[in-house]
Amino acid sequence: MNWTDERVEMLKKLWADGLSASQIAAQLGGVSRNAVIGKVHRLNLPGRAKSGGQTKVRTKRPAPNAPRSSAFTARAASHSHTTRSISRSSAATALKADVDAVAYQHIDTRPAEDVVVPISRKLELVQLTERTCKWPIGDPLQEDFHFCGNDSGESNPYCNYHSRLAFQPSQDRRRKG
DNA sequence: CCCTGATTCGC
DNA sequence: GCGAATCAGG
Repeated sequence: MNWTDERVEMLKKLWADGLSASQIAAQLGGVSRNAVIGKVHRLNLPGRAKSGGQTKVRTKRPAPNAPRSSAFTARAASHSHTTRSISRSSAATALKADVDAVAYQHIDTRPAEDVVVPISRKLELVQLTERTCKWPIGDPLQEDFHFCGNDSGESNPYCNYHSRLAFQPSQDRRRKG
């Protein structure tokens, strides 16, 4: 798989939307998350801001364990803080911020109508694990749908279902016929 | 252990 | 330029 203009554009879009590298890799298909991250850096796209993220890499790292060679070249790491405003039209925002904000507001108020469906949680099969939600492979309104198992009412960022709206007891939302 | 992004460097 | 291996951290 090579980086066509189309794929690069998709990468840029998804990255700017705040999708994780693995999510983007799955969306694009045929590439690993490492490939995505590597490409992001090569494109000089802004890295993830520290907030909410997890990285805190030093300016340089002392060459892992000299896994390949003892030579090491310093590489400037430019970090720019990205200020993203909460936008309802952003799928990523729906995934990240809205999980913290909007989703909780919907615990037992309005249904999903007002909630943006995050394309970002359309996981590919390879990404589904014990920990990830399997919806929408199943129908959330049916008995046989698969979800993350969280019925505590808390939204779960790893869950296709819970990441877009708070869980409601099945008897309350069970579809009629 | 799950995940995240960052970095290095052989190819 | 690409991305696996690796690191560092939540």
